[in-house]
Amino acid sequence: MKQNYQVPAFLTKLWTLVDDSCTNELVCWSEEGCSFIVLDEQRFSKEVLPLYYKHCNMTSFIRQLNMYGFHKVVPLDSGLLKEDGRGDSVEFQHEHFRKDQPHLLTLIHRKVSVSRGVDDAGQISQILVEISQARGWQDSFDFKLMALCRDNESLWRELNSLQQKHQQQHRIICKIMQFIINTVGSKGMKGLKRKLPMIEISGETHSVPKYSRPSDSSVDSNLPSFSMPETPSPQDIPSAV
Amino acid sequence: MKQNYQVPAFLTKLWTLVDDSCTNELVCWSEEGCSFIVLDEQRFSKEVLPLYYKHCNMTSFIRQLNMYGFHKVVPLDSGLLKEDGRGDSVEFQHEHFRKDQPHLLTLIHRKVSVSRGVDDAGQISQILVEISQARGWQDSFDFKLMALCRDNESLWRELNSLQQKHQQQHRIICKIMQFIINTVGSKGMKGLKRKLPMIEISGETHSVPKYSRPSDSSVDSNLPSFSMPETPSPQDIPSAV
DNA sequence: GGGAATATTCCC
DNA sequence: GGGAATATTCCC
Repeated sequence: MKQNYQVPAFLTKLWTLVDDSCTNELVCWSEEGCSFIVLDEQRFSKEVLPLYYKHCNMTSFIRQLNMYGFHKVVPLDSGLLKEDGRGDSVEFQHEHFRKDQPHLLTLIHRKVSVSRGVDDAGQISQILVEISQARGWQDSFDFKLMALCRDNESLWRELNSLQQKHQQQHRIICKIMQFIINTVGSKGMKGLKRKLPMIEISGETHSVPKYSRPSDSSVDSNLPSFSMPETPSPQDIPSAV
Repeated sequence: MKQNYQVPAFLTKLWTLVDDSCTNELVCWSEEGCSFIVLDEQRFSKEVLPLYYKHCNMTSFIRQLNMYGFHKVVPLDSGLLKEDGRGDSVEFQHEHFRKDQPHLLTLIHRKVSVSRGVDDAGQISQILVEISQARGWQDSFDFKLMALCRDNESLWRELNSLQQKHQQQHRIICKIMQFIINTVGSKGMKGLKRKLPMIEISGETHSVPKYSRPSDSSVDSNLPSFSMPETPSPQDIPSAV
């Protein structure tokens, strides 16, 4: 038995068996035609089901109903014993399962197992895309970081070189001072002698730079503390007017 | 019909139907008992299959055989017309499907759809592992980057400080020069005057630092070019002994 | 021979 | 009511 459209066999068979007036005492439409009622589960499962499906189990039938989104209709007087002889009946309903409107069956869709199936493939491929993107960012990041490291490396070298030049210059200034004090001062320049002592001359205490780069301790931020000898301010030198 | 062990219904039914001597003219064991032969596909599918399964299609039967890892036995004289009346026969074999040894059935396992199910879980968990690793790398990266940034910051500060000290030193040297030339030179120190000209005196041309921090041009490695005024070496200065 | 959708069973 | 394994169908 084949179905014409995209409607699964279960649905067309269901509509057919509910609509079949020959089995109305076992299964039928509700009064409004918006649901169907199985009047006698026992006889229905043994006599009707095997005519349409490959089994005669009410549970398997209900499993399929749930797979297609049908719901059991809970009567208002549930829990009470019925007196109309329909105590064994169950009613099922689906928005698009209607008497006289079999074309609505195309709107009923079987549930796909949510955790697997089509959904997974999409999710996984999306995750893979995102991971690959992240790896790209990481790489460009790596590149920038390495560039920054090289930059820093050069900066430290320049700073070190400058530092040494500064030390040297300081020593020279000290020697000049010494020279002026010793040579010029001894020739009788009293005024100059008074003004120079505040210039620090002990340049040799700085011959070993207090600052040297930490021996490549990766990228820690233990910065060496500079303590450059203070050079006298220009005001300490006699104006050369 | 229930199976006792963990053996799927398909396998126990298969072994039973092959072993059943009542249907030997339609299906039977091979001579060695290591495979089974369907002698008449047409009659087998219509008469035997529905006795055990919910269908009478040879293709569905073969689909299940494949799902359990059975393989068609290709006879050596395949392609030739048979004369023993077995032209319609097919033979299937599985390592653990043997006559007189139904206990081996427990070793036969149904294939799980490779692209889904168990496999997916593995892929997903591997992806999660990779993501977690990446996050770890990123974190250590972040840490290093921040350290480097602090390091760099300090470098700039030190460099700036050194620069200022250098400027100041330079101004002092200029003043000393001026002082020597104006004061000492006018008092007749000819010898000194001859040795000093190589020292640059135009200190004011350096009042605006040639070097200044590039305005946060991210992380490029365009290092600023230092051009400090060269200071004369100590040998150029008369010893102050 | 096997992928994938639907169907049936089993189990929580 | 629904997850998951197995079974059946459909299709390549």
